[in-house]
Amino acid sequence: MPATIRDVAKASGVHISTVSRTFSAPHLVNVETRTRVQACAEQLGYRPNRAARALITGRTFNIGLIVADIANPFFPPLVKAAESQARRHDHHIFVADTNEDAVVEEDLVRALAKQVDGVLLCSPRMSNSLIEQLSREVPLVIVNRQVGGLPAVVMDVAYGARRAVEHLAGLGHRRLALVSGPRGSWTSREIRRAATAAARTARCELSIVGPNLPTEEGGLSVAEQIAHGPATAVLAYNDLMAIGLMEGLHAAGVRTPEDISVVGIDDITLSRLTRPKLTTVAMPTATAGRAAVDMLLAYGDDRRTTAHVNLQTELVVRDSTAAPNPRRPAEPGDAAGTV
Amino acid sequence: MPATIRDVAKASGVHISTVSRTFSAPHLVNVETRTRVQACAEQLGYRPNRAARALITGRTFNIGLIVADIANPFFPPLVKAAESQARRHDHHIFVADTNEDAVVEEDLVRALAKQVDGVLLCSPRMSNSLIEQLSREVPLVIVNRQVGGLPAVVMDVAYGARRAVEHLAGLGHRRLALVSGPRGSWTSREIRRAATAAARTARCELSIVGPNLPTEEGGLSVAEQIAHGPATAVLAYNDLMAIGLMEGLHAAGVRTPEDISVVGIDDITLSRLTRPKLTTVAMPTATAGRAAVDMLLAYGDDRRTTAHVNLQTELVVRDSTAAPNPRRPAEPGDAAGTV
DNA sequence: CCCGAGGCTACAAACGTTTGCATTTCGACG
DNA sequence: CGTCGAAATGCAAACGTTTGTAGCCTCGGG
Repeated sequence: MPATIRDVAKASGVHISTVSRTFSAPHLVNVETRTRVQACAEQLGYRPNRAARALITGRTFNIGLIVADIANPFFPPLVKAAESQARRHDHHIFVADTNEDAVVEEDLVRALAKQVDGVLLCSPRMSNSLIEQLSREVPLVIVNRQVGGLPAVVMDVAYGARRAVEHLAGLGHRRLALVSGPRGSWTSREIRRAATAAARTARCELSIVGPNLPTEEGGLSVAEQIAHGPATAVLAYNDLMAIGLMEGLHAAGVRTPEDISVVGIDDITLSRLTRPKLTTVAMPTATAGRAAVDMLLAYGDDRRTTAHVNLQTELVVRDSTAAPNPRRPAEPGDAAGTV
Repeated sequence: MPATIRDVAKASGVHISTVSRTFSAPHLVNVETRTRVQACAEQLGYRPNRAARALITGRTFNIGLIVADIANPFFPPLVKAAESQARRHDHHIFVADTNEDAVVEEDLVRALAKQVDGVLLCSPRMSNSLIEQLSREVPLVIVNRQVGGLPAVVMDVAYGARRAVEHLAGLGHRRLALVSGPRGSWTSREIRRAATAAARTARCELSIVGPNLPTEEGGLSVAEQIAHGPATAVLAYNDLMAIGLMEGLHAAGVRTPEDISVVGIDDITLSRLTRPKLTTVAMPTATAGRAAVDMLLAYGDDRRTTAHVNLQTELVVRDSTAAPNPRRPAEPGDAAGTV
C-alpha cells in the first residue's frame, strides 16, 4: 500500500535507480529529471524504506540506548538530549531498560546490534570483559563508566564526591557516612574511592553503608541505621537515595540539616523542590547524552577515534547541609561551645 | 562479519530455507536436523536479521512510542511499562520526544511508520483529523485522548478532577482556581469540563488560569496571580505545576495548605516527597503503558478491534489540602489564630 | 568528419530473509 | 508390486533498496 521506489519510477517514467539517486546522490541526476521525480515522490507520499536501505548499505540510522532504569529521574534528561541530538542527525533511538540487570543488558545489546549503527550503554552493570567483547560486535559508547580504551563519556563524579566531603569537613563534620549504590556500579566505586581519599585528607572518619538499591527505598532503608549511628553528615550515591534517607530520618525524628547533613549526587530536578532543598553534586546529564550520540556518529568517520569525554561536575550547596549539631554526636548531656 | 543464515546453512549442510524454518516453523523440520542446525547457529552466534525479515514479512517487531516530553516525570513510568511489556513479546521500542510540538509529532509518526508495527501516541497535540489520517498509514493507539473510534487507552481524569473538586468543596472551599495545561491538550479540556461541572454542582466559583506550560515553571509563573487572587484552593493540570505553584506561593509568603490548598494530578513519585506532601489524582500510567502495547499487538489478530480501555483514577489525599483559612481572603495585616 | 569525453540513465546484482511450490524419500496400504 | 500420501528438504522468487558497470547521446576539438 505505501508507495515504493518502483511506484515513483513508474510515475515519473524513469528507472528506479534514477529515483534512488535523486535522493541519495542528487548531483548525478539531471536537474530537470530530478525535479520531476521529486514531484512524483512528493505526490505519492513516498518515503524510502529504511529497513531495505539498511540491508544493502549496512547503515540503519538507528541508535540503541540502554539504561538501567528509565524511571530513575537521573536518566530522562539524558535520554531526551540523546534523542534530540540523534534526530538532528536523522537518527532514531531505541530505548531499553535493563532493570539494573546485567544479563538483560547483554541480551539487549545483542538483540539490538543488527538494527542499530551503535549502542549507548549507560551506567552498565556488566563485567568489563563482556563489554569489551560486545564492543567487537557493535559500536559501543559507554556512559558513566570507563572500560579499557572504549569510547566513553564520563562525568567526573570523583571530583564531585571530593568536593562534597570537603564541604562537609569545612562545616565542621568529622564523622561521615557514605550510603553507597548498587553492586557493580562503576560510579559507586568511583565515589567511594574519592570520598575515602578526601575523608582521609580532611581527617574525617568515613563509614560505608551498602550496597543499596539506588532508589528512594534504598535510602529509606538505611535511615534507621544512620539515625542511630555516629555520623553527623551523609553523602548518598544519588539524590533519590538522599531524599529517601531524609524522609526516613524525618520519620525517625531526626532533622535535616540541624541534626544530620545530607548530600546527594545527580542534581535531579526534584532536588530543588524538596524541603529542605538538597545539597548535591550536579551532573551534566543532558550534555552527556548529546556527547555520547556525537561520539557514536563520529565512529564511522575516522575509524577508532576512541575518544574520551570527561565532563565537569559541580557541588551545589543548598539547604540540607549545615554545621554539625554539637549535642547530637556524643552522649546526651555535654554541651558544646560555639562551632 | 556477523553470521548470516547462509553461514549456518553451510555449517550444518542444509539449505538456507531449512535454517529459516528451524526458527520460524520448527515443526516443519526433522528433529534431528533441527538440533544440528540449532547447534551450528548457537556456535556461530547467529541471530536472524530483523530488517531483512521485516522486508519480506512486513512485520518489524518494533513499536514507536511518541511522547510530548520524556523529561516530564509523568511519562517515564509509562515508557518503562510499555518497554517492558513490549519486550515480553519480543518487540523493541523507539522512543521519540516531540517537545509538545504538533508538527514534530506528525513528522515522527511518518518517519517511524515504515520501521514499526504500530505507534503509541501519548497525549498527542495534533488535530483529530490529522490523527485519523495518520491512523490510515500506520496502526495507531492513542493514549490519553479520545479521537473518533480509534483504539485508545484513556485514564478517567474527569472523574479524578471531579473528586478533587468535591474534596475541596467538602473542606469548605468556595472559591477555586484551575491552573490549566497546554493548549491542544485533550486532558486539559477534560479536566476543565469536569471541574467546571463539579464546581457548579458544589456551588463553588471556579476561575480558570491558563493555558500554561505543563511544567514546574508553568506553575511557578502563575503563583503571583494566585497569591493575590481570591481563590482559597487550586487544582493544577499536573503535579509538576502544582509543585511549582507551591514553591511560588511559598516564596510569596503564602503557606500551603494553611492559606491555600493545592491539588495536583498524576501522582508522580515526586509528589510523595515534597513537603507538604501533595494531594493529587493518581493516574495509572504503568497500567496504561502496558495496556497500550497489548492493544497494539492485538491489532493484527482480529482486524479492527478498535478497543477502548478506560482506566480508573483515584484521589489521593495528602497534606497539601486543608480547610480554608478564614482570615485569608480579607485584607492583610490580621494575624491568624490557630489553624 | 571522427574521436573521445562527459553527462545522464538503464541494467542487474546484491543485502538476508521468508515462503509457495517442486522434489525426494519412505512407509503403508490395497 | 504399484500407488498414494505425508514428511522433509531444496529451489527460487520476492521484499525495497543501493551501486558498479555499461550504454547512449551530445558536444567540442582536431
